[in-house]
Amino acid sequence: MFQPHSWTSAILHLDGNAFFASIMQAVNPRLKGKPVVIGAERGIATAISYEAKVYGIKRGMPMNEIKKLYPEVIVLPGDYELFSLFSKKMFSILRRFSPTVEEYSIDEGFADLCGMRRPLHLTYEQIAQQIQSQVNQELAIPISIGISLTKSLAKLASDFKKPMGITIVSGKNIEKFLAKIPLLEIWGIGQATNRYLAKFNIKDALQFANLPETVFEKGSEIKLNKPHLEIWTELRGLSVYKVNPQAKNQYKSISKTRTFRPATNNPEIVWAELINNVEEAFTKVRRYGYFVKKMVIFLKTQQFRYFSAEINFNQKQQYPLLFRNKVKQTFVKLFKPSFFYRATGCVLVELSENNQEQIGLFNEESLIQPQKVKALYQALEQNRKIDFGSSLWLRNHHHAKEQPKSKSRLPRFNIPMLEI
DNA sequence: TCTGGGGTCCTAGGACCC
DNA sequence: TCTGGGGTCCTAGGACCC
Repeated sequence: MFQPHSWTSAILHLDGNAFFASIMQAVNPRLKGKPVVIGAERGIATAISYEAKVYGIKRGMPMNEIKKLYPEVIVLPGDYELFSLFSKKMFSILRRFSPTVEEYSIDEGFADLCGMRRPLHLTYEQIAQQIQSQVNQELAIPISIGISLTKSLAKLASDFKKPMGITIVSGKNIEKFLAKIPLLEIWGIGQATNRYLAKFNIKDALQFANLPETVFEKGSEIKLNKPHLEIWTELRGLSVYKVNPQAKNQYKSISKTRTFRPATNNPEIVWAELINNVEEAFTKVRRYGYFVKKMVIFLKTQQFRYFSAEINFNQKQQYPLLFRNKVKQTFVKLFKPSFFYRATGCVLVELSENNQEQIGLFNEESLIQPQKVKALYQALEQNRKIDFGSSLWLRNHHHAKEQPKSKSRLPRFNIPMLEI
């Protein structure tokens, strides 16, 4: 018996069931009751309606496979502005019941319900019922809700019954509840930990929560880390993760990667792919008004091996044309013709917002006039027909040659869709 | 599973220093 | 050099999430 027996804290987790697919069905009556899969524009399934889940279609499944195996399934591209609108509305309904709401992602969130029963004149169960029915009436989408003492427990609870489930786990029911939960379902426990703990015969959430605290000490036979300790504490009904109502508007990193087929050892293709990713990552950088101090570029081989290198800038950067040669040199060192590559990418880190534009005198940057480059990029962003050399090359050769019939290829330098 | 894309956080171990 | 015992900082890579 490790858990509190009263509501020392009360956290609600809300989950939009098959969110994107449900929204498409809500706005298009002809899709109701039909198997719908969203993600046509990405080539993989990002949301699967309950009718389509019956077929065994899982998140991340390639679209062409889905179309081949289940021709009756309706495959649609995502309408992210619409999804975003539904998300906003969903969270505004949640805020009718608590001022402390965390928008964890576009389709799920937490609310701190502590102290809300009295002012609302409602039990926790009634609060959940009202949220669910209001979302259902106003948005015509299903949601499931979990309420418990901690975020981790609430998330497990909302997952317990879907779609349109309500699961309340009070302190005295925690053990009974955890006994039904496989280890892998716990938020923060993935394949690696699941496999590792299976060796010690720990297979469900209750067994994990019942481990003695000594397993988190140094010399313990079972080696667990800090996040595991936090999860363990949360499962025992002691809140570690607080509901964070602050809107997240800052990035710590911005990345861009793209897989191409077939894999190739042609340096020109790989380079064109890489520099195109860099350009697109920096487009996002400029959109958010960031400056970049450091960049990691990587090449991914056919065998899923990564080769990466770091590029540190003397000045904070916003425009790739200013350091293109540096990237090229790093790429040349990284590229080995003996490997076939399937993807390239870049990760931009050490982002800042303050602008201290200083132009060095003796570096690559000074050879090109920064003001002109800036103007060029601004023109580019207004007129998407202008393009740079390598990206042009990519369009004219790579795709034309290797994907001759790809009809719905999106034009480069479109404004990217809202990301989730 | 013939395996996408964009993020965050943590840690082991190397580099360097006293 | 048949090398002690710390401390701090940094990076690569793993693990996990949606």
